[in-house]
Amino acid sequence: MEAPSLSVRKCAWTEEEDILLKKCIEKYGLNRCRKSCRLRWLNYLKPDIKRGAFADDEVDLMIRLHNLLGNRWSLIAGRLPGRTANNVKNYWNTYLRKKMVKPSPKLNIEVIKPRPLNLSVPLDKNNKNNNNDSDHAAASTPASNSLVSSDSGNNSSYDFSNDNNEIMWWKNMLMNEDEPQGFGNNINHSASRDQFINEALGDVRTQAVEEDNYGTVDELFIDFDLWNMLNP
DNA sequence: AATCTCTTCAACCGCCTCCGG
DNA sequence: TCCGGAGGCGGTTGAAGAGAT
Repeated sequence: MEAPSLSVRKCAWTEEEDILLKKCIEKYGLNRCRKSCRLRWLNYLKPDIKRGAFADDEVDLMIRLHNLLGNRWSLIAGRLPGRTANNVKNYWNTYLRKKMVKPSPKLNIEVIKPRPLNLSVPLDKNNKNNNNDSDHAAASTPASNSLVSSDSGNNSSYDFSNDNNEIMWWKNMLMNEDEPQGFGNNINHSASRDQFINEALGDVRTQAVEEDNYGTVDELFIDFDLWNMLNP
């Protein structure tokens, strides 16, 4: 998710806001549906949107991310500051798609598939009996300091009140080799995990908590795979 | 100058997930 | 548990402009 540049309310609309919206539409005669308004704002009007040609490093990163993620434009755009998913998608379809050749089989890249936002079981036991569906399990951000199970009637949670617990959580997440299809198994093991984990934990513990940059484990693994690419 | 073809990119569409009632 | 509204996403379309003939 992109970090909003303005302070934006995300909760339900209040009566005052409804009135304000009505007034705006009455005053300016805006005849657009909510989706259209949203799209226009997100793709065009938002003040932090970067316009103009993509720089070489942006293109390079886009290609790497696309190798990694496939057509997950919003995730790719999230790594390209100021660029929108539509932007990235259009650029890819017009400039890059035709240029791209099949990736070298040596790379052995696997696309990270979408995952649900919440873990389905508590982490200390997730790795053996989890993941019934085809998607990867994922975690809520540790910034929340707890992981709540989405199992009905079983709201167990993982205790992050202690820093070491949080570190162990991430280590379990990243290092478990037995986990059937999520976490550690969809990533390239060519690099030193320990090194990555130590660095990533630093990032997670500072950025996730303070800036909420790692909204999902997905994003952490993207960084891990990028890190692998850059540290062969 | 007129017409055709190609390229670009904003906007639309349909689908999925989440959430609250 | 079900349902409807809202948010978000990727795929696709089509208008407008640029370039070629």
